[in-house]
Amino acid sequence: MSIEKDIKQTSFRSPFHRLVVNLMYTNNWVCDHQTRLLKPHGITLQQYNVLRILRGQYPNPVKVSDITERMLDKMSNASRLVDKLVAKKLVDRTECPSDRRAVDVVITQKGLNLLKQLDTQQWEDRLKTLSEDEAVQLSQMLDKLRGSDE
Amino acid sequence: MSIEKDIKQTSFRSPFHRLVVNLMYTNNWVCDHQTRLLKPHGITLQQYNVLRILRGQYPNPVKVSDITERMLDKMSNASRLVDKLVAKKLVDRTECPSDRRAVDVVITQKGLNLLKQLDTQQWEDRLKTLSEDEAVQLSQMLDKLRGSDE
DNA sequence: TTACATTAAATGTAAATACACAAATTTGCT
DNA sequence: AGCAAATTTGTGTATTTACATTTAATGTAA
Repeated sequence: MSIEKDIKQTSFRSPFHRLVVNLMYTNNWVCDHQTRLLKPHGITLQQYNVLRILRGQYPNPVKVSDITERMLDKMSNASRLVDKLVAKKLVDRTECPSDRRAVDVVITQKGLNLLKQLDTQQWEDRLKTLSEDEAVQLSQMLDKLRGSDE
Repeated sequence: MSIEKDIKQTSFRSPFHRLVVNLMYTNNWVCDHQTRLLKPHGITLQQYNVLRILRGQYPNPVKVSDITERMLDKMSNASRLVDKLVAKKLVDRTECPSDRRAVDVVITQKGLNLLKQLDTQQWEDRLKTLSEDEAVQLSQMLDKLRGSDE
């Protein structure tokens, strides 16, 4: 049953059709959980993801174009997204010395603290219906699905 | 490598973290493909999904509230989404006889024709990097991830 | 150096979305 | 019946998104 039950559909045309629907449904399930956790902290899921990209490179700066590239859901406008984070003082934006077209973005201490706080929320525990091995395996199958498993 | 390569991230905190990122990334990969296929036909992914819900019940009507329930990404406003489909004459909207608060929505012949046309595009072939068995297995693991595998 | 293409970021805009709320109808309770 | 609560859809509004365009800086080649 599972999805069939959740979305009250009884049949799919093929296992591939069911998989696509399931993928969207599950993604949404995860995003909902995350969004709900982030809301009290005043940031959106996309902003959260940007902050994590910046933390990954800290203390090195990341250019707006790099952020766009690395975003999971490539959004049309990293510029305005960074605006919001600057306004919240979660990141600093400075002109890149070596290329004045570019903009260096760095996460602030306040931003790092926020992430730290969110880390401890351990929302990923909700995924512990899977064993660690299963998580690895599922991830690998997603890679294979996209044809980038080599 | 795979996602690590795609989003230029070299490490994840845990298999669960990697899984969540992979899920979002893969979902986006799929949505992009679909959106690109639908665009020439003048409908969005959400509209497409609504049409398929309606086809699943055809020729029975579906209420707006049912659509909201069954949507993969529950949107805040099925009402306006149906508006768009009515404007394109892909669905009919009539007042429900037994409950005048409710609205019955039915897909039109034009809508059915459009879906038929899209069916033949077989975009799901792009997922054929997986065998049918693997698609079944992957789908089951997604069910388990959400804890609705019983 | 000048001309022209390319790149990076920002902006204008129309459309879509989230969220709160309003209006109409039905349901349930006494 | 009468009235409060719940249900269903629609609307108002601020935010976000997609997409095209603009501005500024850099690269390249004559």
